[in-house]
Amino acid sequence: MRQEIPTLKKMAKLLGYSTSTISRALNNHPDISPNTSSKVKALAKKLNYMPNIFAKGFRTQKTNIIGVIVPTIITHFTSTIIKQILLQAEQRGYKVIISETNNNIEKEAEILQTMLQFGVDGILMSLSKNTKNINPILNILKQKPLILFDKVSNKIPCTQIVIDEEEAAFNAIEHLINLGRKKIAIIKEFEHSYNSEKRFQGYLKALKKHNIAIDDKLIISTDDISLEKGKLLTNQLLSLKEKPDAIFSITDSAAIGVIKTLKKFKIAVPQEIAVVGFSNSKNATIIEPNLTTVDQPGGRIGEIAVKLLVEEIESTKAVLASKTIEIKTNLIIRESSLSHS
Amino acid sequence: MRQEIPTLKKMAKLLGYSTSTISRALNNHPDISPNTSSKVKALAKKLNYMPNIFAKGFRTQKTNIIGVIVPTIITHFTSTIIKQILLQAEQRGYKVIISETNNNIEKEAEILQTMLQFGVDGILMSLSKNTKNINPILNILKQKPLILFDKVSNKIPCTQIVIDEEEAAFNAIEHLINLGRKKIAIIKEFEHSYNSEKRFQGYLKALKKHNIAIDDKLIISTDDISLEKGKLLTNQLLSLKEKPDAIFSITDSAAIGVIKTLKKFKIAVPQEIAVVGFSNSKNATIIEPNLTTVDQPGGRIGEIAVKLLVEEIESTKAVLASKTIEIKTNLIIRESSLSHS
DNA sequence: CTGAAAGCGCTTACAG
DNA sequence: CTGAAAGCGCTTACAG
Repeated sequence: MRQEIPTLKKMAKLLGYSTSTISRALNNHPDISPNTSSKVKALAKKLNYMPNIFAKGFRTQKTNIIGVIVPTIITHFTSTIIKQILLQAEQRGYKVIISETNNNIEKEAEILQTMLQFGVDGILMSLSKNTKNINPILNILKQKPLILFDKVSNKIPCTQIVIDEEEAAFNAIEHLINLGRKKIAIIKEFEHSYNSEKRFQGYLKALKKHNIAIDDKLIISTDDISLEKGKLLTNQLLSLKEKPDAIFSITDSAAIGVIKTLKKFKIAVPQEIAVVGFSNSKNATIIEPNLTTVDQPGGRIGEIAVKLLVEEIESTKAVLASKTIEIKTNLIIRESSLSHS
Repeated sequence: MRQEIPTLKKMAKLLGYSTSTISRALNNHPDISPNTSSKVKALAKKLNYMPNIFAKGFRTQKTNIIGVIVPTIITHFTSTIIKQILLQAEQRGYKVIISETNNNIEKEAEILQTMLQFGVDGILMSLSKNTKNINPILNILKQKPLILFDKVSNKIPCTQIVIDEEEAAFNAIEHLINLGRKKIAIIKEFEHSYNSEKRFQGYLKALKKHNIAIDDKLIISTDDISLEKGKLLTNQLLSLKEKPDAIFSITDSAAIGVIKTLKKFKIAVPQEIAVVGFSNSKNATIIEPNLTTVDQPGGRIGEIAVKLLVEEIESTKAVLASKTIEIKTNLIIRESSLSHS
C-alpha cells in the first residue's frame, strides 16, 4: 500500500520537460522562464513533492544534518541547550542527530567517526570530562565545521561558546562578601574541568580583590560533584575548627546537598551559613530556603551555536576565523543568601 | 586539507579487483573466496574505510536513522527515555534524529513529513496533547514502521508502549486508603489526555473498591498541570467546607506545588493532608517532606521502543501484529504519605 | 531558455 | 568465484 512518491523524473514526464528543467525550476535557477517555473512549482505543490534528501545529499555532499555530541542529555541545562538547538536548526532547514558520550573518551572518538559517516554537515560538541587526546577532534576539524560549547578546550582551534564562568563566580563571591561573609568555602571539581577551573579562578579573584586571605581548608575538590557529595563534603566543612560562614558550590545539585545537611544540623541558612549554587536548575526553587544561584542561559548558547555553525557550513570560505563567545550570566539572589533577618 | 576518503572504487584499484568484489567481500557475501575477503578486509581496516551511508541508503532505501518525535525533551522523564533510545539505537547501528512538537499539532504533521524526507527507517513518537487529526500519522504508517510511546492513542493501529497508568494510580490511591484517608482529592488534566484519563480511572476504581463515595468537589481538572497550578488549586481545595485529607496529583510538579502551599498554611504533611505525586522526578526528593510518587521506568520504555521498532524495520514481513505493551510501575513511598507520627 | 549526459558511492541481478 | 553494467534521484557543466 506504499504511496507513489513523486520524483523529478515523474514530474518531468507529466509536464513534458526534462528532469534538468524540473530540478532547475524548483531550485530557482535564473535561466528558467517564469512560465515554466510556475507550472513546475504548481505541480510540485499538488503532488506534495519533497526532494529525496539522500539523493540530494549524495550528489551535493550536503545533508542538512547537524551532529550534536554531549556528555549526557539528562541535565536540565543540557536539555535546555538542545531544545534551542533543535528549534534553531529546524528554522534553518537542518535536522539534528544527537549522541551522548557519557564522558567515555573512547566512545567520544567513535561517535565523531560515525557522525562523519552519517554525513553531517557540521558538529556541535561539548567535551567529555577527561578528553585529553584531542587528535580525533582535530581530524574532524580538517573535514567539517565543528563548534565547541560549554565544555570546551582552548587547545582546539575552533569557535567556542561558553558562559562567563570566571566573572559569574566572581560576582557570586563578591555578593557573599558584600553580605559580610569572610570565611567562604568553595566546592569544586578536580582539575581537568574547564568550567570548574574558571569558576575557581573567579573565586580567587574576588577574595583577592577584597583582601581576604585564601584558606586552603575551605577549598574542597571532588571528582563527582553530586547532591550526595554535597552532603558529605558539608560534614567535612562542619568539622573544621573555623567553620565557614558561606559555601559556594559550583553546581546546584551539590549546593542542595549542602543545604540539606545544614538543615539536618539545624544550622540556619543563610544566617549562620549562606549558600550559593551554580546553574539555576529547577531544583533551586524547590529546596527551602530557595537557592541563590547563577543563571546559565542555555537557550542562548544553543541559539548562538547553531547560528555560527550554519554560517560556517554555508560559508564559501574554507575556514572562518574562529572566536570565543562568552555569554553573560546573572546571579539570581534568593533566600539562601539574603542579608535580612 | 581535506583527507582522502577511501571508497570501494579506490580500494578496488589498489587491490586489482572490481568494486563489486570489494562490496561483496565487505558485506560477507558467501560467494567471495576467504582469501579475497581477508585481503579486502585488511585493506579496509588499514584505510579506516567506512561506507558512505548516503550512497548506501540511497541505493538500498535504508538509512539506519530512527526519527524520534516528542512534545518536549526538557522533562526528566522524557530525557530519560531518550537517553535509553540513543543507547539502544547506537548498539544496533542506528542514529537518532529528534524533533520536538511543543504540543503544536500543525508542527507535528510537518515534522512527520520531514522525517520521511530525511529518510528515517522508522519513527518513535509520543503524541502532542491535542492530536485529534490522526490522518498524517496514518499516512506515515502506510510507508514506515511507527511506534507510539507514553502519549499514545488506541485509534492508531500500531504498537504502543505505555506504563500501567490505571494500575499505578489505583495503587497510589489504595495506599492512601490504607492509611485511613477517606477524602482523597485528585488533581488531573482536562480530557484529551490519555495519561490523565487513565490515572483518573485508577482513582475511581480504587475508591469504588473500598466503597468510598465519589465527591465531585475533590476532583479538580486543569489544562496546564504545573507547579504553579498545583499551588493555586490547593488554595481552592483548602477553601472547601470539607477539606481533603489526602491529595493525589497526576504529576510531581503539581504535587510539589501542593506541598509548598500546605506548608505555607502550616498544614502538616502527611499528618493532616497526605500528598502523592506521579513520575518520581528528581524534585521528589528535594522537596521536604520527600514526595511519595509513582516511579515511571523511562529507561525501560526507551529500551523496548527501540527493540520493537528495529524488529519491525528489519522484519521481512510487511506488517507485524501491533500490540500494546504495558510496563509496570512502582509506588515509591516517602515522607509525604507515611503513616507514622 | 532547455536538454542530454555524466556522475556522486554503493548494491545487485545477470552473465560467465 | 569474479566482473561489467545498470540504477537509486538528484545536480550541473556542457552544448545548443
